[in-house]
Amino acid sequence: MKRRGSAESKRCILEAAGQLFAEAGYADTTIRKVAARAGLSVGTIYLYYSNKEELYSELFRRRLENFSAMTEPLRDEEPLAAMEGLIDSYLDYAVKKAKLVSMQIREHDLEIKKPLKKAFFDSQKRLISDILKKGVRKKVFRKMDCDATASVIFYCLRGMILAQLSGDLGDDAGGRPATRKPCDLFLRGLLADRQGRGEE
Amino acid sequence: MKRRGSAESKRCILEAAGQLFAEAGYADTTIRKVAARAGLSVGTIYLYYSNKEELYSELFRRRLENFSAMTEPLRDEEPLAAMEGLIDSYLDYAVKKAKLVSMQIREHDLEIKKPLKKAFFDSQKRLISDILKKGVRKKVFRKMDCDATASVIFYCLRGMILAQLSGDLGDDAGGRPATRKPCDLFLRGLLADRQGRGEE
DNA sequence: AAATATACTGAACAAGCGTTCAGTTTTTCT
DNA sequence: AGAAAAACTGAACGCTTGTTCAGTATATTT
Repeated sequence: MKRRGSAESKRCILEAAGQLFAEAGYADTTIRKVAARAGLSVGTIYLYYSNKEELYSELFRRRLENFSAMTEPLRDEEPLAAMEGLIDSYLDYAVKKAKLVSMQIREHDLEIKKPLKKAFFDSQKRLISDILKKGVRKKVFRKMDCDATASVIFYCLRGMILAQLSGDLGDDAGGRPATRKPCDLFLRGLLADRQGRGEE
Repeated sequence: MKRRGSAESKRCILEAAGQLFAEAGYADTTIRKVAARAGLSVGTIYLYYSNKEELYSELFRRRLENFSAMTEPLRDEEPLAAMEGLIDSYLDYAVKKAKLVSMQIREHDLEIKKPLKKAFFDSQKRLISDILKKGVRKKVFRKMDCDATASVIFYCLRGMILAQLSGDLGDDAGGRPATRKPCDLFLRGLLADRQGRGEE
């Protein structure tokens, strides 16, 4: 029986692979398992993806695009709100896609991903830098080297993802990470002088 | 010829394994390769370590102990200098042991490591928290939730290690990471109000 | 209805892995 | 010197993996 067309099959494979990579990581996700979950045979996988790496790359590419599309709109918000939104985006992502993120970290230096990753990193840092520049212009943030600071913030956010993964932050009632408050550390460091944040 | 005694052999194995794990990661480091580099046969490895995991655990444990021993003395320095010293320690470590750190990240969720890692994390966070508390007491730092902030700083530092690994920070003339300056972001966020840092 | 194209199958292959163990060599002890 | 202990060897075992390919089954076209 030829149930699915080729497009539909590709989709099924991608979905099954996505789940498995997220659950078990790159090494422990076998083509056999992907085939089983997709309801297809091993050989069929190779009709659509020439090897395991290519399958993984395709998934990875889509994931990065998705995330970028999510954060890009922050550009148009007020600088402080934009920074807060960014922190939330990163932490939310870590909470919701814990297993997946965990695998991305595990495979952080897979050669295949390098170019994709670089492009993603650059675009995120540009976003942060733009937010910072806007903040400096509006005198909400102090004067600074925006590009360098954007780099630092970006990697700190990645660090916070590690924290969330380690289950080290806990979350408050709403299931939201309880880290937002301590993250004021960044914001405080950014703000123009003599302008204490309201709370605390 | 029975050249080495059992103690010396153990040492050779550990050294060879350490190099290989650092170069190739957990999965791609095979017992056969370890044996070859140590100048011993496969079977001998199993005389001293009951399996690959145990060998890895032993190495990992030592590494964490080493690092802790390096940072612990910062306790006795002035809070601000201590924080700066901590940042330097983390970045230096990332520079000098790039391959190793890269592997540690890759294997970040190996089950074996979990308990060791937790103990290490806790001790590092306690160190940071103690530095912060001292700073608050001396009124160098603003009032804050020291434990929570310590957590955030710890994970940000880990993020900075990721940055250094990505070759994303570059280094200035002396080979030292050029990130120290942007890292003032933290420090600025910590400092008591109306006390701008001297530089800039 | 026959022929062609499309979608799929799964046993078989080659390679690599961690681990074992019967056996050998060297050292130490009596 | 002989016996016992300690250090070491490496072929062999069982298993898993990514990948291939000679076939089979379903659709589509003529």
